[in-house]
Order: sequence, then C-alpha cells, then structure tokens
Amino acid sequence: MQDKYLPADIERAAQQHWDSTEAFRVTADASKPKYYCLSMFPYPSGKLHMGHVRNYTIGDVLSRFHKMKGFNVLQPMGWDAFGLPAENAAIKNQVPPAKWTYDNIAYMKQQLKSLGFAIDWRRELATCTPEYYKWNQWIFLRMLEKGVAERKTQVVNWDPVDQTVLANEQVIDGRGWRTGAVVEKREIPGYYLKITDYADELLGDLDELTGWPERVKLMQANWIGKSTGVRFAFKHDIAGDDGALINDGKLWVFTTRADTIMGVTFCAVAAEHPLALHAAKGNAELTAFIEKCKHGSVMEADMATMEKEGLPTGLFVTHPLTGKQVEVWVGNYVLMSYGDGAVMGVPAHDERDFAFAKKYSLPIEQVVAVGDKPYSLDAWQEWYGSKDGACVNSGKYDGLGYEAAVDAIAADLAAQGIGEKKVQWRLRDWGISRQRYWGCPIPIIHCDSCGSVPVPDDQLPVVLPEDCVPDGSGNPLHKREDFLNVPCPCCGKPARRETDTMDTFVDSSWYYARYATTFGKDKMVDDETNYWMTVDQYIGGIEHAILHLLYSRFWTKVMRDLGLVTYREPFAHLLTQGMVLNNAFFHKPEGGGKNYYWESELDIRKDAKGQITGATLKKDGTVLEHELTTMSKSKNNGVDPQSLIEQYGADTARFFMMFAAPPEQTLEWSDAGVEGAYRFLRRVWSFGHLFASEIRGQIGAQRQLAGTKLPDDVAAFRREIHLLLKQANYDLGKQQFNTVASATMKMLNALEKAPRQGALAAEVIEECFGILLRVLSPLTPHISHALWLDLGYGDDILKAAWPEPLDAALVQDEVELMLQVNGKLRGALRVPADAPKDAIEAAALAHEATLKFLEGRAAKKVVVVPGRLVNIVG
RNA sequence: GCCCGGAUGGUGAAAUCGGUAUACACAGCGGACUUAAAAUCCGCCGGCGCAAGCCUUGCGGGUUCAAGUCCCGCUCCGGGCACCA
Repeated sequence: MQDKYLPADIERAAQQHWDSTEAFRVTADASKPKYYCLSMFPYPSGKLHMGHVRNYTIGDVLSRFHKMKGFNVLQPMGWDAFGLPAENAAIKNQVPPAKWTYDNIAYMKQQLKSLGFAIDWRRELATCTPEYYKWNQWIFLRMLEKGVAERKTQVVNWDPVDQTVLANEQVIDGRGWRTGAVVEKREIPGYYLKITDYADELLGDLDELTGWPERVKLMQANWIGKSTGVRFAFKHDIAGDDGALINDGKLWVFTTRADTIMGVTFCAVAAEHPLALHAAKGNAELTAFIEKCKHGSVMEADMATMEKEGLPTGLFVTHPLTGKQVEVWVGNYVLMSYGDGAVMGVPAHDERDFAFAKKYSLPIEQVVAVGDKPYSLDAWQEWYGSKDGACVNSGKYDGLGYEAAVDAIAADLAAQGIGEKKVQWRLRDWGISRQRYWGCPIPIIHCDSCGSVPVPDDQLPVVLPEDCVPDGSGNPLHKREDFLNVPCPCCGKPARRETDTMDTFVDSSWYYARYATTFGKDKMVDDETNYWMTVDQYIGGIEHAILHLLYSRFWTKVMRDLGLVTYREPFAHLLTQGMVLNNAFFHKPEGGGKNYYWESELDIRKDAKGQITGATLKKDGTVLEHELTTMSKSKNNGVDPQSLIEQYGADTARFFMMFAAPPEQTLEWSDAGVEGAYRFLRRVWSFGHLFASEIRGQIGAQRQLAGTKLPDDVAAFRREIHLLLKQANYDLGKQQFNTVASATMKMLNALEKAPRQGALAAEVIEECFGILLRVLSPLTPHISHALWLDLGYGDDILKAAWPEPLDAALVQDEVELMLQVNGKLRGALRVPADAPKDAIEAAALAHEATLKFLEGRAAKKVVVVPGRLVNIVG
C-alpha cells in the first residue's frame, strides 16, 4: 500500500467502486428492515455552502451507519428548483431562470458526488421539470374538486413604480427593493388551500411524533394556536346607504378573555371593516387615516412592532351585558383577514389596549383583581393581564374566577342569541398563488363566459415556457401570447391562461413521497411509497421548523384523504440541524435596501479577541455594517466547500464538519481546525501502514485471542478501545456526531501507544484497528474503504457488520471513586469493583483526606454514589 | 412585539439520570529531530497564589450532602413570524 495518505486517489477509487457495484441502488425488500433517510433537498443556488455539507454529511453518516447495521437504506437527492433567486439572477445576468437553474444543478451535483454521499441517484428529481410539477397541478385540481382549494382575495405587497407584487424579502424598511417606492397593500384574487380544516388533526397528531424534537412540536402547536374563547356581537342600528343595517346590526368580535367583557370601554375595527368604510363617508380625516392604513408592510413582525394608532368613527354600539354605548374606533393594528376584523377593547386587562387607551384618553375600568393588589392607571403591570384573579366591578359576575366567569358570561350571551363559545385557530389558510414566472403554473383557464375553468386532466401538464427572461417589472408570462391564449375547455371560445404560479412550498410538500416511487408517468405516487414511507429520519435546518414541515404534514393528510397513500404523517424522526452562520457585510444606500459585499472586497478590522470592530470597502472606503447570519446567496456570505475538498479531500471536509459541533447547534463558520482533521486522517493512514509493515506479521496461524488471559497492559488497552466503542455507539444513538469523532481520535491515540510486540498484542491491535475503521467509516467512508481493503479485513467495509463492545473486554477489578468532604473534592479512593456500600463508607471515613478536612468533627452523613463518588458531610 | 432555542478556557467544544468542570481538538509557548524549513514526535497550556489553598460554566437570587445540569428574575446572541428557501 501507499505509505503516504493521498486523499484524491483514495476518494476517486472508492467512488468508482461504489458506482460500479451500484452500492446505493435500492429497491423494496421485505426481508430487511427499511430505513428511509432523507435530507432536505437543496435550492440550486449555484454552489454548495457549508450548511449543505453539514446537512448531507449528517444524513450520510446515518445512512451508512444503518446500512452496516443491516437496514435496507434509501437515501435520495433532488432539487427544489423553482423560486425567486433564479429570477433575480435572470434580471442581473439576462439568462433565463431555466438555464441558470439547470447549470447550477449540474455543478452542485458534481460537488455532492465528490463528497461521496451514499445516494441512490436513479431517484434524482428536480421540481422545475414538467414530469414533477404535472402532479402539483393534478392534485391541485383534486383539491378544487374536494373543496380543499378555493379562490378568494389575498393581501399582497404592491410596488407602485414597478407595478408588481413584491415578496416579503423584497420589501426593505417598507420600500420596494429595486425602486425604493413606499410599498402599498393591495387585494387581489388567489387560490387558498384550507389547511385550517386540518388544524385539529395537525395539532393532535403532534403527540404521535415521538421522534421529533420537543421544541419543534412546541413551535408547531403555538403556530396552529388553538384557543377557546367567545365570539359575540355588539348590537347597533347603523344602516348603510341601502337602508339595511350593516352586518345585520351586529358587530362581531372574538375574545379569549370573556371574563373581562364588563371592562370593555371601546371597540376597534380594521380599516377595511364595513363600519369603518361607512363612517369614512364625508369624514376626510377618517378617509385619510384608512388610506394611510393601506400603506406599510403586511408582515406580522412589522404589524406587531408598529406604533398603534386609531381614530374614532363617531359610531356607537351597544354593550350586550351592560347596555352601555361603546364607541367604535378604527385601529391600524386590527386585521380584516383575522377573525371578524374587529376586537373589543379592555384597556384595564390587555397590555395593547392599555397603551391605546392611555394614548387616546379612553376610560380604563378594572374588572379583575388579583388578591388585594392595588390597580394603578400610571403604568401597565404584569398582573393586570393575569387569568388567576376574580371578577370585580362586574355586577352579578363579581367573585367568579376566570373559567367560571367565562362560562357564566358565555351562557348569558347565548341566551340572547348573540354569542357562543368557540374554538379559534391562529393558523390561517395557505395562499399558494404567486404573481411570479419561475414556478409551477396554476392549471386554470379564465373564460369570459364560463369563469375560472380547471384545465382538464388530459391536458396536463400545463408546461411553463423555459425561455423567458424576467426584467423585474412583473410576470413575463403576461407577454407570452403563445402561453396565454387558449380555447376554453368548456365552451371552446378564446380564453386566457392563469399566469400565477404556485408557492414553492407546494413543490417541497410531497417530494419525499415521489422519491419513494418508480417515477411512473401515469401516477403521482405508486404503491412503493407505502413500503418506504414514512421517512425514518428527516434532516434539515431548524429554519424549516414551522412552515415547510407543517405544509408537508398537511399535504400528506390530503394525499391520504384522496386515497393516494396509506400513511398519515410523513416524517417519523426529525433532526433539526443548526444553522451555519457567517458574517455578512452590507451598506444601506439612500432610498432603502441593503447592498451586500463579499469578504474579499473588504478591509476588516478586528480587536485582540478577534471580534470585528469595523469594515470598509477596499475600492472606495465605504464604511459597512455587519451581521452574523445564515450563509445565503443573497447576502454574499456563503462559503464554498470546493477549495476545502480540493485541498484536503472529502473525508477531511466531512470529518471536520462533524467534529466542529453537535448537529443541532448553531455554528459560526471558521476553518480553524481543518488542519487538525487532516492531520488525524494522515495519522490513521500511517498507522494502517505501520500495522501492515510491522504488526500484522506477528499474528500466528492460529488466533489465540478468544479464551486467553491477556497481559495487564494489553487488557487495559483493549478495554479502553471497547469503552470508547461503547461511548461511540451511545453517541451515534443520540445523533451526537462530534463526540463520535472524538472517540475515533481517542482510539487512535490509544492504538499508537498500545503494546505491539507478540502475537497476542498484534491480534488485539488488529481487532481494535478494525473497530476504529468501522466506527470511522460513516464519517470518512473513503479512507475507511481503502484501509479495510488494503489491510485484508474484507473486500467491502459497507458489507461489514457494525462493531459492538465485548463484555469480556470491558471487565475490571477495581474502580476509582472520588472522595468529597462537604461537597468539595478532597481525594480519590480505589476499591474493588464489587465492594459493598459499608466497606466503601469505612474506607472513605478512614481516608487521610477525610480526617484532615473534617478537622475533628464527626461525620453527620455519608453519601455513596456507586461507581462515582463518596461525599462525607461533617 | 410574539413563539422557539443558545451562552462553559485565547478558540471549536466535552461532561449519558443532579455526582471528578474544561475530555477531544485548534491556536499559542517550550523542547527533540534537521545545515535549515516543512512534516513528525515529546511537554506545558482557566484565573489568583511562593505554597497550603481559594475562585471559575453570561448576570442576580434560590433548592440540594452535591448545580454547567433543577427553579425564579434578567442580559446578550441566533432561528421563525405565513410571498427567501
């Protein structure tokens, strides 16, 4: 064998071996347990970044580990290929998004291959191909038929200069990213999927997902947001222009704090609410305010942090329980799309209402007391919002606690026929229409006579023209007459195609099911999906904890209801990988936006601790700001793993990535330590060479290891390796790969110091190095493959059984216990491994450190923790 | 603003059920080998103290024989907030 570690040669040979043996090609096989290991597919942004390397190495470690454990392992890969960045690249480079995307896929695929991932490439898919997105269209039509999909209006960001809809990402500080124009809200029609119909099941089934991190389930539960409250109406006699009462004379609101209804001092409605629009007639100030509410962001974070503003309408409604008149205000913080577009105002017990009431001098009336704490109007206090109090100043409800008060008040409202208890969800229906080109066309044809007509199944897929180049001024499909003009499927008259495309979350909501099929042209999924699904292990960034995972769960349930699959949840176990962060440097030009620069374009100043204190642009000295954030194409802070792979090889890149931190932890990128990983692999190789040249030859024709009592030093070494193996196996079970990597380093440290003279010692080294190679193989498959083969362990390490520690190697006669006096470490105690508790106590009490630190006091208590320590309290 | 996480040496991190804090590495320092350099190997490496010893897991409290780990209150950093993926 080569005496030098040459990763490029080793890796090429190993990858050729896997290719020629079709090592990772799998089919359904009922004779083995199956293991479907799936990593979130990448967006083909151009090059892999370190987050991808982390994600796919984790998946590969788990896949290879399970393969050696005897599982039938499926690990597929594909491309989440539709999306906004391709259009941005098109605007910048005048290249059609399709070409840019397919070029990126080709490059990134070669990068993935060079990392040696155990992928069944026959199952590769790209969501931008008609073969794939045909089924988005097909199932969308089924959803329309079942009423799961419907058309209604949606609120979007509108750039008044470019005359185009903007994504939230394209709105920066309330302005359009390209034009700098103040963004407006605009209502347009679009298609929605009724995920709210599944809210109960999506919430309830979280309990079955025992393989998911609690934090992710908690985030999903909070997002779905089930709350029980009371929906009730304030009556009024306000009539519209047609003479009829507006909304039948009822202003409906929803509250989770019905116990505070007696404290209502105002109501607030959304700017688009019928009462607001009615009041605005002939009221210039209110009209202007409503107009102002239409500007600004649709994003929840902006809504929640903006200054709460309002204006009175001069209209009054009647309190249903007190009969008092309550003034109606228009509030910029009330959303028409949420509930009934109106809320009751109880400033005494709601922090937001409190601030609003103070600002506009509205009355504040305490109706809940906690103990005898004094209520002061000066400032909001935490307990004002508590549910642990009792009603006061509330007439017949005085003295009732939260639940009793809600029950009594709901009953009284129900008796009047103007209220009832109601479950409310925070979850909203999923709007999937996007006014963008590079996405899956929504299969609808608009006909002047027949309305919106679904494209018949036999005309699917509606193929997206791939030669358009967007220019930022709107969807280029609007100019494609060949795409637009189509006869109506109903009446045959000239009609126009829908130009909206689907949210890319649609594409990623079912790809896992498609991988697990034979990619038939006549079916979305075939029966093979029921063999492979559910995914045994899903791996991806924590940033997908809510949206992508929730949409996928919803989609699976819809497919089940359509009879396409038999399972109800897509992902049994979930590993949420921490983000790989890097500094991003930007400058905020006048007129809004952020211009990001590559680190190579800058002069960066750091303090003694390496903290960045400032950065300027090399070419003109512009002072830049910086933030620590996820690696992303748009922020010019992605680190391409290519140079790492070229310089050190894939095994080093993989090992270093796994060693750097536990998978779930956020990781600030730094390549400090790559050298160490490379050095380690070089030492592994050298030891293999040493084993072949100096140690292996000592092994006799007859193996003696089994049943022979080993010399103490050999036994101690063997025990150390088996202990490390036990630890590594435990850590693999916990999916904590950084300590698996350290265990392999500790194994090599021990091997290098191990006794190596004589047949027995050589045999033990052979056994222990074999353990090291197998534990290492999921992390660094190439070097493990080469050494396994070259050293004669077998012809393919992939077919080797995973090592397990031997009890015979682990036994020990004596254990060392820590000795504490009053909780402080004062010494150590060696006792026989099977020493009884009273013998340990006696030995501890007699120890010189005990006598010294008790300073003549008697021991009041002795705590013995078996195998760990003794603590003497005196 | 709301929801969810995180913080341990100069750095990445370890500590399985509340039981030896800093394993394994990186960087640094000292030494061996070498004409020299690289590579490799050996040693040191939280703070204070001559030492005995004392202090130390973001900050402030608490529970316990014992707290990085549990509880309460903060600070800072990261993720998500529905049209980035």
